[in-house]
This record gives sequence, C-alpha cells and structure tokens, in this order.
Amino acid sequence: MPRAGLSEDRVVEEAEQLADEGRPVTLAALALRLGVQAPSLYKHVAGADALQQLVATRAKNELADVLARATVGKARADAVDALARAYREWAIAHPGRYATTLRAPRMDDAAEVAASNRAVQVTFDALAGYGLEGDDAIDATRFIRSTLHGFVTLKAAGAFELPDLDRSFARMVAALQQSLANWNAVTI
Amino acid sequence: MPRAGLSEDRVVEEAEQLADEGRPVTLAALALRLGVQAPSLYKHVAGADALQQLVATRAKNELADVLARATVGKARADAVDALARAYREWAIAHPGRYATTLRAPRMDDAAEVAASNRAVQVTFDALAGYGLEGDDAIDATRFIRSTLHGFVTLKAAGAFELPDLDRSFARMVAALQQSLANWNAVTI
DNA sequence: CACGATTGGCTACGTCTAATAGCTTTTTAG
DNA sequence: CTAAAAAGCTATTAGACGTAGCCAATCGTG
Repeated sequence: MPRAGLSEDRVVEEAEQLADEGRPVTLAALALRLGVQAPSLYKHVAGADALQQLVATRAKNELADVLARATVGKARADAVDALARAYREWAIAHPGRYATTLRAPRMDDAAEVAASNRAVQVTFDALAGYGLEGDDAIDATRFIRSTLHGFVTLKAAGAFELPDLDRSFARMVAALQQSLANWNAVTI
Repeated sequence: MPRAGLSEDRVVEEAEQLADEGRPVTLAALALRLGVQAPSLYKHVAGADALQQLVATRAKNELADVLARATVGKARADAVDALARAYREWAIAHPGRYATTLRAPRMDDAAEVAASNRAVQVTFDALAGYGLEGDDAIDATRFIRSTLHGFVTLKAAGAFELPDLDRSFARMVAALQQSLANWNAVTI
C-alpha cells in the first residue's frame, strides 16, 4: 500500500477547503478527498472534535493576521474603517472557517485561547489612536466586535433580505467611528 | 400498548426544553423523555430537520412577541433601551431556542419566513419615533440588529472573557441611542 | 352498539458517522 | 542490516436518523 503522504497540516487544510465550500466536514468525506480510508485520518488528527479545534485555531490566527495587516499604520477613523472592511471581507470569503472562529475557545487548549486573544488584541490596538484606556477601551472593543460580528453573521445566515447591504455596512461603520470619537460622552 | 398522548406541539415543546438545557436535541433523547420509542416521533414530526424548523419558527414568533410587548408605548431612546434589554434577556434565558432563530429561514417555508419578518418589523417599528424613513430606516434597523445580535452571540459563545458585561452592554445601548438620534448626520 | 377506518404506538432493519483494535507495510535510525 | 516507529489497511462497535410494515387503540358513522 503506497503512502498518501498525509500530515496534520494537509488534513486540516483539506478540512478548511471542505468547510469553505459549505459541505459537511465529515471524516468520511475528508478521507475520500485525500484518497485514503477514514480510520487512517486518526494517525494525523485525534478525531472529529480535535480537527474542528485545529481548524478553529488556525482560522482565528489567520483572521488576526488579516486584521493586523489591514490596520497597520492607521489610526482612528481610518483604522476602524480598515478593520471593519477586512473583517467583513475575510468572513465572507471564508465562511466555513469564519464559522469556526465563533465557538468559545476550549479553555484547556492553550493554542486556541491564545489565538482568540490575538484577534481581540488587534481590535484593541486599533483603538489606540482614540486614546481610550481601561474600561473605556474594553467597552469600545466589545462594541466594535459585537457590531461587526453581528453584521457578518446575520448576512451569512441570510437574515438580511433587502439589497443595499454595502451602503448599510458603510453607514454602520460611520456610526461606529462617530461613537468612538465621542466615546467619553457615551455614558450610562 | 397504551398511548402516550403525544402531539406535534408536545414534541416540539419538549425539544425546546431539551435545547434550552443545552443538551443535544436528538430524536433518541426526545423519545426517552416522552416515554416512547424513537420511531414513534415520526407520527408527529417529519424528522429531525422538520423538528428544528418548527422550533425555529416558534422561537422567532416568541422573540417577536417579547420585543413587541417590551416596546409598546415607548419611543426613541426609551424604545431602543427596552428593545435591547428585552432582546438580551430573552436570548440569555432561552439559549437553545435563540440559537435556532439565527438560521436563515427556509424560503420554501412560509411560516418560518413570516416569523422572521415579524421580528424585523418590530425593530423597524421601534424606530418610528426617530422619524427615519426609507433607506435611513433600513440602515438603522440593520445596525441595531447587528449590534444586539453580535453582543448576544459573542456572549453566548463565551467570547467575552472579562467581567463588567452589564456596563459594556449599557454603554453599547447608549451609543446606539446617540447614533440614532443623529442618524441623518451619519453619512458615508 | 358495532365495525371499519384512522391514528399512534411498536419492532426490525438499513445507512451514515465516529471511533477503536489490531494487522501489515513502508520508512527511518542506529 | 535490522529493529522500531509511522502510516496505511480491514473489521468491528456504538449511536444517530430514517423507513417499512405490523398491531392495538380510538373514533365516526350506520
């Protein structure tokens, strides 16, 4: 029996493709694509759950990278705009992987926890130009994440039925920028 | 064999409970709770998918009712505040059912489509006091939905790691109110 | 009231997925 | 060159969904 030359990375990559194509990521489907019998996959990943975990961790890291690249050298409104667009683009281009980033990180998986924190940190950093600190920065970061995440997932779920989504998104980003510029005045 | 006295409603209700308890909603688990063998459930619902569909439709209607009750007789900032709190409370109190409301409605299921539209309509109506019309109202509705949905799902996913969530939420609502009050000035 | 039709249970079975055990072959290390 | 590790395989189990078809309970109508 000639070897297929698999590796953990190869298996995970194929799973990512499968997910982004919108197909169910089953070990059987994965094995078929890789030209191998399903049980052979266990030589490379510990099981279906572990595979999900690996895909999620890689996706979170990639999203963090994309956001970091998009916002480097920008500040305030420019940074928010770049962050929002990059976030939306990546999520829409990689729906399967994006979906995995939404799961709560398993606290016993240091790599996944770290990946989750990276993405949050990038958003946090992008707000540096606004001079927000402490609670202000925490609240603002949560506001941005909620809004972007909500828009993208509602869109992905097909919950928006009317056209003009681009305009709505742009307007939402503008509202975010305005709120952040006056964040100190936003009190409870 | 004595009859168990099941009905579609009874089965769906038990599925809702199961979901809100965080347990996987399998036909086997459902049958066990109802004191019946799994295949018997097919006399009342068409299958696992159809069951999900029924739960989702009922959940969407219930959420729409809750939001409508919360906002009746209120306007502008009061309406937004009531809407936001009611949305969050219901979602957190009924995590399993809330999760089903996120799926895109199946376009071939008129009942589910109608239920989805009702929830959007309530949000839309709550903005009436701001005098927003046409595109303005559409954009604002999407903004609100995105923000609330994003916050709730990120919270449900355990994505927020730090405390002070209530303060962050209140602040977010305040930012929403401010943005809506100045919505005309929020241009792209 | 009786009896046929409908309804609501059941058992048995088939398919799919995940997972484990244990075997064989290939590759690699010493 | 050989022994160990790695990477395939087959076979099997367990659990989920779903279908077929049987039989008892209930209902409706003459």
